Amino acid sequence: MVLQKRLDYGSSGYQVPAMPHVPRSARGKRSVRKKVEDNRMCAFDLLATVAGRLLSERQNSPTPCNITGTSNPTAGKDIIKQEQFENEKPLKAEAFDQGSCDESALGSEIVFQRQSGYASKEHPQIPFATASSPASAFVKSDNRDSFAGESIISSTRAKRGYSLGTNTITKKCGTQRCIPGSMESYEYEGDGINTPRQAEWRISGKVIERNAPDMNIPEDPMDLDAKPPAVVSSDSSAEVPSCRDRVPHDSSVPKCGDGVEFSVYRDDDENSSGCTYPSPVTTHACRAQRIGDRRIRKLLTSKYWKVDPTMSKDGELANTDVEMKSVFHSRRMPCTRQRTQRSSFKRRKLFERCSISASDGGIFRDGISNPPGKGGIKLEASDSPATLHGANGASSSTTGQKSSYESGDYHVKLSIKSFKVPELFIEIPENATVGSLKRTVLEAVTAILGGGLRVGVLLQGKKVRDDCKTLRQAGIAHAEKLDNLGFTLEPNPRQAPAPLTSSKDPHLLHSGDATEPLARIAPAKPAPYQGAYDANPQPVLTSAANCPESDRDSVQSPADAPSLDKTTANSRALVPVPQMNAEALSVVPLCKSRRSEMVQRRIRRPFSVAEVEALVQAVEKLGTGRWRDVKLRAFDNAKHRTYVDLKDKWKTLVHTARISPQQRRGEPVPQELLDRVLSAHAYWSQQQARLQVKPPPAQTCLLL
DNA sequence: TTTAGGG
DNA sequence: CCCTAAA
Repeated sequence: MVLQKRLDYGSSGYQVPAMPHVPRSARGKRSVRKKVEDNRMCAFDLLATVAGRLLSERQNSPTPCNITGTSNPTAGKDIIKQEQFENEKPLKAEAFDQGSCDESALGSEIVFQRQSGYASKEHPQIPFATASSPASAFVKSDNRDSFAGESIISSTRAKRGYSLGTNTITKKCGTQRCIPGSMESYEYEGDGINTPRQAEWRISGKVIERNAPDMNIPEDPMDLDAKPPAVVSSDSSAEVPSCRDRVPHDSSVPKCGDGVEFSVYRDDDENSSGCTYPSPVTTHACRAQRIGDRRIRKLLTSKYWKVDPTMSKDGELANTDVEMKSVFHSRRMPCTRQRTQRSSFKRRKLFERCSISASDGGIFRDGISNPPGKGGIKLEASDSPATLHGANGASSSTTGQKSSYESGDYHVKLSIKSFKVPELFIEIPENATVGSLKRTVLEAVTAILGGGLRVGVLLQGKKVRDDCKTLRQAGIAHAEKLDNLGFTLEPNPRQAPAPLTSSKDPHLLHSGDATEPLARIAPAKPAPYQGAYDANPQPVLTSAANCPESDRDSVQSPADAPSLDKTTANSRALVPVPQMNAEALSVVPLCKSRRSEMVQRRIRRPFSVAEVEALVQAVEKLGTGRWRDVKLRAFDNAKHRTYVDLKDKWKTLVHTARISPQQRRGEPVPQELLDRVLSAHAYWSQQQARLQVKPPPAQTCLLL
């Protein structure tokens, strides 16, 4: 239980990476939305963040090492929410972004492993029920002291009733911004580590054959299971001393790194509590989100999707990184209006064999960060199929920080062997092409990683390179072979995301074209990154947990929506899933799928008689043409009803009232109401006409 | 952001 | 419900 608790990053910190959908009508703050646009995430980010988090967790924990073990794969609670943070200093951000996310530097690999256990037992027909598989992380330290943490990257619902990141909340700590995991504090270490190495991600996936799953899945009971953590193991069980003990509490050091902003996407909508889905990553990833701000949508579509000429025809989309519109449901627009949830992770590259070190400043709790260079976390990936595993040398080290700093050996090394990503459900026609399969998988994966990757398909260990083959032709169509089906995540050299290519960063230029092959940059010292680091000498981040946590709490508000509304919202929360899922996943024609992902149509929510009544009443009072007022007056709590909706409804009501009852469809509206509609409509039309006609007559009179 | 209208 | 031009 302790494990569970400690691993429960839930809504507090890690957030699921940007999703390829942008919610519409989300009424988030502009600032938030803006952030959304810039969000990028890559495995690197996550790795680093997780590492930071783990360390942080460990330090906060009285029993740092008790994380070892295996956790229930379905423990959806252990969710790594993608941390969102953004650098307010453009230049710095740029550098950072470029440095870590450079396309060429990316080399993570995701291996999909067929795992049969998770979903099937409890919900054989509901594969999604197990959507969350563990993403465990191993933290291994050179110093014997180690700890391991496990978390789950999952898009499944958080236990606490959060929908993952439906909304964005920027949390500021005073004037300083916080970065969870203190990405910016990471620095590369020398010897053997300064070369970015592969960070390996393992995705356990199960290929579920045909038949769309029933999306109406109850919360996965398995979430409650307290299975031991699967992968987490540590090299040593030695307990690591809490870093904070060794870290000088310098009051001058801000709790949150300067210039670092930590934003967490979260649902700030009305308290609908449970608009979360147990759906798999894929579902989330592919489900379109809506955003209230159309500009965003436009921006997304045009700026990223449409503009992307580099997109390879086989679908190695670059787009993914772009608009990962989150799939999470917004509370405000209960389950139908989803908000953009882009990772605020700047899109960074995954490095092949990525080794990075992070300054310890980012991981100490209480927001106390150390000056750069004092310590670091080194992330290094290994080939072994473990989970994120790492050791914490620095933390455990009793060496004084000062000496460490000077000697430079005060490092925490995190070795991330693999990440497990929630189970992905993929449904794809037998005659679909391998390329489309790749794209489908990619879309799901991209949702997690933030893009910049392409997916490779392995069949019985061999790469299937021909994207034009059908699955049948490739031999992927048969169940028995599915066991041997694997997917890999590869850097996608073909295209660097627009944001990345724009290089104002000298480092980047120095390194070469961002679109260049990995080899060019990977081996080199991550200059961009370094640059970013340099640019931000101030202590960075820290209380990754604190900020979000508090934020979360503060944001939660009691339900104020009418029960009716809530009920419908909740009950419908799950409705869209199946469609979306199917739609998003059965991507054969790329364009089509993309479109569907992008512009997700809101779920249809017929007006109830009660709503109609309220509408009629309001209109009778306010008249037509004042839809905003009508909205405020009668539907203020119905977040999913926009004034446009009300206007539309009125329009249809008028129409309905004019047609014969036989022609009417849907829930019958009492004739009495319809009569009122007609009379009100007539009245206000007349009023409107009067107002319009009045002036002219007056003028004519004058003229005459 | 709202309104108004066509789709 | 969506999309948009206009205001």
